[in-house]
Amino acid sequence: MDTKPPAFDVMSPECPSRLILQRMGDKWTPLVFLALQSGPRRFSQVRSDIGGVTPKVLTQTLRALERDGLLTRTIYPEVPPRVEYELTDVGATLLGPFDVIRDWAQTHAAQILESRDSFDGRTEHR
Amino acid sequence: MDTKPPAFDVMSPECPSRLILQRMGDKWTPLVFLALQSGPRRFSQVRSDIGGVTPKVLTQTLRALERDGLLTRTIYPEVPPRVEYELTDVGATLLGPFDVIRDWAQTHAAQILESRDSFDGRTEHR
DNA sequence: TCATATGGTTACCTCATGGATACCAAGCCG
DNA sequence: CGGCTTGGTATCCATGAGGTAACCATATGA
Repeated sequence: MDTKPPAFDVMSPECPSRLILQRMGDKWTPLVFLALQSGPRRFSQVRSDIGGVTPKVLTQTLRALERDGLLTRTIYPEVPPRVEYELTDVGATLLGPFDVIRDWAQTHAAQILESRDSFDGRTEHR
Repeated sequence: MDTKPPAFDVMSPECPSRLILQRMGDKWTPLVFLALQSGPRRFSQVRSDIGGVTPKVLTQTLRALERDGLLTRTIYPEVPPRVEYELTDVGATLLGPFDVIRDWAQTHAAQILESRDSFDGRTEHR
């Protein structure tokens, strides 16, 4: 059995949608996508775009996204070296889902924050 | 359109969209939503729907979602006690974004898995 | 009296992850 | 020679997420 197309078992930890969700939910992934959405950027550009990310963690994030084919890493063998990261076509299609989340958040953020305050108030004197 | 609400600073760790993404990317949140999408369920029902989740972690997940106003927790003071969880209206609106992710995953899962295999092959002999 | 059922809580442990810091390689240039 | 650049690694450590197992409160009913 080589391919078992759709019909995901969403209850399984193997389900691709879980994989995607966890990628998107990663602390730095959305910021990398944001930094790259307008075109290729160099490592240190992305790093300063984002701010607060250590090189190790940024490398980890970029490698994971490269591995999944969501961005490309191009080394220009110059001196000093230049490395550019760029969203692939597949990676770019994830910008849509990101927008959906952003829209949802924009619409409901106030309710959620209010709910948190209210909940904390209620649970203090339990 | 007429209102330009907060205009989120997406680069900030405080940005609500980050908060939402991390909720959705949580290991058990999607499964809880799936379990509750057709109506209220009891604690032990959700637990066995999901499978593999320990009561502690399920409680943590449910509390976090309750705190954010995405679901309600109703205690029926019977003996033995009965507790039902149900998506709120706000919570139900998140099913849409979840579908978007699921659709994206369904469309691109094969490419991603293939990219992973290929990448692993290439990096083995570095 | 004691088991049973529900819906948890609590203490404890482990291991992966994130982060801070320091360091490196290559080559040009002064 | 030695310093400058970029794009990372190497190393260590603290944190915390998540899991295991034990326990609890309550009332019913055998």
